[in-house]
Order: sequence, then C-alpha cells, then structure tokens
Amino acid sequence: MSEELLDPGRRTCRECGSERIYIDPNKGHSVCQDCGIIDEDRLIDGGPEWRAFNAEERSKRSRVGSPLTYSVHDKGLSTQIGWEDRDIFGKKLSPAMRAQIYRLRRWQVRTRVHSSVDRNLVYAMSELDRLASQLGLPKPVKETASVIYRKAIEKRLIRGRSIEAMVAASAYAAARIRRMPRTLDEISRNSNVNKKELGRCYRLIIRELAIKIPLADPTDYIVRFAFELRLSGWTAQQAVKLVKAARDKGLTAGKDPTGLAAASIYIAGIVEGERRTQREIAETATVTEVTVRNRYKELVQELGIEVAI
DNA sequence: AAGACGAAAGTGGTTGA
DNA sequence: TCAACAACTTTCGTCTT
Repeated sequence: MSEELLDPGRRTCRECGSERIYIDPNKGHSVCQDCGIIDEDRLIDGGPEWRAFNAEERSKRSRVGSPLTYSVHDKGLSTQIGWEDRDIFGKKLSPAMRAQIYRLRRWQVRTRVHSSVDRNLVYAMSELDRLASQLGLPKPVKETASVIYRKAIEKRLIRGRSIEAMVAASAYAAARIRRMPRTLDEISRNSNVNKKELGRCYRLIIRELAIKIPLADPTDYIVRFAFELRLSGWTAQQAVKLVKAARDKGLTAGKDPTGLAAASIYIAGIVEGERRTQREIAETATVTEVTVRNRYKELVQELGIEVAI
C-alpha cells in the first residue's frame, strides 16, 4: 500500500520528493514549490468535504460548524459541588466524608480544566483545518502550526485573546517556517481576524515561544503566484533568476518580498511573452500596482534588462 | 477603454536619541 | 517615549496602446 493511501493528508512531489506542495483550493491541482511540477490528479484531502468556488461561498461556508457560544463549555449541565461541609440537611459531615468531598472537589476542578483545554483544542484544530484547506497549506505546515498552538496554550498565551486569531497567527508562523509563506493579508481574508490583530498575535508568539523565523524569501512566493496567474513553469523560473540576481546586487534589503516576487513575475512575463497586467499581478501578490511598478522599475534599471514592449 | 505611469499625501512599523 | 524615517498604500490625473 502506498504511503499516500496510508496517510492521505500528506503529499510529496513525485519528481523531487519535496513536501512543499501548494494545494490549489479551487481547482484541485497541486504544484511543487521546489521543482514547479503541477500534479493534476484529484486530491485526496483531509480537509472539509465541501468545495468553495468563490469568495462569498467561501465566507458563507466558513461559518459552518461554529457553535453559538463557548462561554459555558457544557451549557450548564455540569454538577457543582458546594464549598460548605454540610449535607443536604445542614448537618456537619463526618471527617471521612469531608476528606472524600475534598478529593472530589479537587478532581472536579481538574477535569474541568482539562476539558476546557480539550474544547479549546477541538475548536482550534477544526479552525486550523479550515484555514489550511482554504490557503492550500499541506499537512506538514498544519502539523507545525498545531505544535505552535499547543505551546501557546501551555504558555497561557491564549487567555484573553481569540482562539481564531491565535490559530491564524500559528498558521502564519508555520507557513513561514516551512517556507511556504502566506501573506498576512491572505490569512486575514480567510479568517475573521483583521491584519493588525493577526500581526500582534504573531509577534507575541514568536517572542514568547522564542521561535526563530527565517527572513521571508521572495522566491518562496514565485511558484505559487505564477501558478495562480496561469503562467508557465519556465516563466516562474526566470522570475526566480531575476530575484536572485537582484539579491546579488543588494537590491532586496528591506523590501517587501511579495513586491519583489510580483515585479520579477511581471518582468519575466513580458520577456517570455506571457504578459500579465500589473493589476492582475498586484492582486495575487496582495500588493498595490504602485509597488509592482516601483520594484519593476528598479529591477529593470539596475539589472540592465531591456523590456521589449 | 484599458493599462501604465508617477506625484502627493497618508499609514503603520522600526530605529535611534 | 518621541520624532524621524523608509517602505508601502491610497488616490487621482495624465499619458500610451
């Protein structure tokens, strides 16, 4: 039996074995971020059984399964043990009975704590599943995200913050660690967490858990963006070369990696005769056209590329 | 009409006194 | 803690294809 059947959520590239597989949420295709091979097989996906075909549908679906309230985890059905050492007639309890009641009280508190952590986790993991499936994040990223989230619980970082926000931040960190980064914008759009809050939670996590995250690399975005823009693998490779050349010339320091990826894709598209508009590219890279233009002008000028119009 | 261009003002985050 | 700063965004008028 193949590895994939035993563990349907995990996918590796059949060419190079890489686990950096971008799973296109709409089309059911996947693309390897290391060698650019596109796999058109139907996916066996561990995620939700539904498919969303546009943004509205996605946001509608995203509400499915969300309970109405989490404030009382068992909706008031649990038994309470009173603090007074008296029975129902108001009589004092025997010392043996008191000792037993004391033990019971302790256990009740313990089980309540455990079940609240469990409930938190159950909700968090289903939210992570949903997010990962919409963002096309493969299993290794989900695993990393869930480890981060669990550590955040241990460190009591969730208290006073929304579970959704912390899950989203964990996913963001995990995606960067696994070198399959998503932008804050993309994650924010696919969850009910605004960008600002997401950034705050992310910074809290990396600070409190002392996680070191590699600097975002523009090339990590290129294959995915190119795929979403229906560009050929060849053009994507040319874009990667452009970014590397720019890095060698020291043009990339302090610049938004997605902006650089966008500009290099724009140039590569023109050079290779697969032109896309600045607007299209800006949209998939979640930057503005202005940024695409600025980076593109810099690159063309500094790398001495002549762009045939 | 669509795309590309660039100026100007505004925003949120980082840095350094 | 505050101000200066760089990068990016928003907005908008103009030019090019």
